[in-house]
Amino acid sequence: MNLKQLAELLQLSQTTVSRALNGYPEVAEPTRDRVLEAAQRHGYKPNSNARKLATGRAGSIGYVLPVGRNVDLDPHFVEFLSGLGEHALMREVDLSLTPAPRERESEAYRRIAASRSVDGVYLSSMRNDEQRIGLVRSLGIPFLAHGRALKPAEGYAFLDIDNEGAFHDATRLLLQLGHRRLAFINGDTDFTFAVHRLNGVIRAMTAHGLPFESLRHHSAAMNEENGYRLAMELFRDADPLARPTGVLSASMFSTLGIVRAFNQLGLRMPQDVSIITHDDVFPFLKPESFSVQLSTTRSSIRAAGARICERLVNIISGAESGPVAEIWPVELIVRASTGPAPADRKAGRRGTQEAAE
Amino acid sequence: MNLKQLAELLQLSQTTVSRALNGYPEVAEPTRDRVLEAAQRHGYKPNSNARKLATGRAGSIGYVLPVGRNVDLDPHFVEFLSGLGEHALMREVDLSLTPAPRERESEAYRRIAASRSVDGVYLSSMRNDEQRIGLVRSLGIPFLAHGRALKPAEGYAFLDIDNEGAFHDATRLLLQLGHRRLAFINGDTDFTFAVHRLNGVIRAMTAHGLPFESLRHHSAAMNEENGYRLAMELFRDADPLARPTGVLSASMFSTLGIVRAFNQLGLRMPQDVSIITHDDVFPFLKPESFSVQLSTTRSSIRAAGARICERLVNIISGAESGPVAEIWPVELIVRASTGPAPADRKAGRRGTQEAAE
DNA sequence: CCGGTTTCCCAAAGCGCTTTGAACGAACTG
DNA sequence: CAGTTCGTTCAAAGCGCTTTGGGAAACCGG
Repeated sequence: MNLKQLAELLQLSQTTVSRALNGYPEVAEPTRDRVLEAAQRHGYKPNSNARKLATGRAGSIGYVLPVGRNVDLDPHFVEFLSGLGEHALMREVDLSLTPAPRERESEAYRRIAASRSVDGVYLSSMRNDEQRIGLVRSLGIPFLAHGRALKPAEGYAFLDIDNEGAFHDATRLLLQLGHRRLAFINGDTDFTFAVHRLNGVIRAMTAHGLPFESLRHHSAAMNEENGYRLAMELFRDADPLARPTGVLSASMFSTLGIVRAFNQLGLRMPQDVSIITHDDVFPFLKPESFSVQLSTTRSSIRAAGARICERLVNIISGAESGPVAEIWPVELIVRASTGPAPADRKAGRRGTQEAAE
Repeated sequence: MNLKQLAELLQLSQTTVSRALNGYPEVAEPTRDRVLEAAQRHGYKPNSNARKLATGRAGSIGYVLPVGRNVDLDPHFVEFLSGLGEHALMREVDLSLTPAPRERESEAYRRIAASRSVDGVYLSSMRNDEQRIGLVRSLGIPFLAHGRALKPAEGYAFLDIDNEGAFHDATRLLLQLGHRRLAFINGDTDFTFAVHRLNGVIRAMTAHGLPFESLRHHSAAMNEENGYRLAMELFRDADPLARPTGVLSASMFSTLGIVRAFNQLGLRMPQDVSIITHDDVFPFLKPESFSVQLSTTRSSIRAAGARICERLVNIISGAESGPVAEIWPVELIVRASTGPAPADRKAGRRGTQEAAE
């Protein structure tokens, strides 16, 4: 059943039927009702390809999906996608994923642009040496970034969370609790979010008069394995008086490994070491589900996905214009994994200091 | 730059240019080279919507993405998608996700069919009361199922792993190690994979003369939380002589929670309890990453994704026809979490029995 | 040298939709 | 009542591609 047949059936022109269906005002109500009813009854659905060709609109938003041996589509992405999907449904837009390895990324965007298969794209996992913003802009594809490049001066629309503020606040809390030897098991600092987080940590330390050189900072992909490995490196053979007492972790997955290392080494939270983790709010892995409930900085990546879809649709339709920067605050939630820094019992000067407290 | 312009530029007809580009034989080699070169140089890419309209082919495969408050797009799906994406890239097809809540699922398939926006769909997470196979077949959409319905008689193409065999083998191993009190923390038995797994467990038990009523079976979504909760239920207040000594777990996520419960309750693996987990091969959560390395049944869900894409493309192109059933064997890999059943020291009759061994 | 193939290319007809521009009563206005 | 406006409908022209059905040259064997 196509438009022509439906029009014939109704003894109307294709024009009128099309307009009735698409809600144009210049069609009489009784006519519209007749058309709608007939379309419903015969299960007429416009051919999306024909519509796309005629309108030039694609009715879908695109994403270049990183694939390849070393790129793991991680759980963060799923959660994000899930939020995006929820909103996409409401707006009746589809998601089109174009898989591409990193080295052929720009080719993928060019293909998307040239073939006009989507109305807009979202960019995520912003890197320090981000090329895509310039690229998609020059290709004329409407876009919205999740996260932001290092230089915010460029003027493009984005949604980001306040990574810098979150880790500043978390660090400040550890410092207020008396921790002086801090470690930060960060994500890959090729990505800007990790850089922002590091900046937050450093800002808090500086404000407390702590040299940032004293921070034990490690940057690696956020997973169980790396969390375990790095925690072992930091704590296994360390002098109890020199090892960190406060740990910041960039992800629940890293923390999974960190906690495993702590268990193995017999380190207790929060007596021996405090930890604050960033929580992206995974429904399948919650901070309350750890043997010692985790203190976290929390921001739902799923909510971000929904919001991004909403804004991207607006950008495409022209309802949003201009380089709107949206930065979400992050909550710091204190649970059981943070506590006062342990007293350095064997230390002389420090010991007296603490006795005075 | 469109076909018309390119043709004009080359002083050729659109027909010839189109044919040259699409590799039809009836165009002279020198002409083809000229066309190819010009297309390359001017960055010509055919408009995908126009092509789709003209050919009736969509160049993409579809998936109805479950969304909604209670549906968590889980990590299994991401891994699967990742594999699918890898292969999709090679074949230059896109993935089109249509988000839909469960109650509007069939509507989504109808929309897909009517709008002709994809060439084929894959179905996953097969349920016991699976409706989709009949639906998509009646809609005339080529499809491939990941997993299978309960009654295999229906005759449709699918790819599945040997869930029944995997859990049979795992159970048999536990029985051979002397375990008699078994627990199975299964996935949601609304899904057929969980039913198949249960069948495997029961078959092994029956073969060993064990009544399947003695199995402590629990069915729930596979995540950390449920794993923890169910393990606590099973072990917290249980008489050490009555509690299970062998546990089967349907997913690494469940096991994450189970292990947490064990730690909390002071149960050691494998001295107090043995566990075998199904491993879908997540790059971010490995059985080797547990404090006690996990024995697993292993099958890469990512590889399945790639294979499904490959087959679906073949089905669409007509290279594969007929209801091909492909069932992958599953490896049983023994690591440190399995060992002989603990001796029931305090038991009288049993004690003598075991002394005789 | 001529009828019949081959080889290479073209004009034009769609694919199913949207949208422009015009037509035609009916309803207003002065 | 002529002139204008409004409301409703339609025919036809695209959107950019593929594909059908030729047709003109070049090639072939007899």
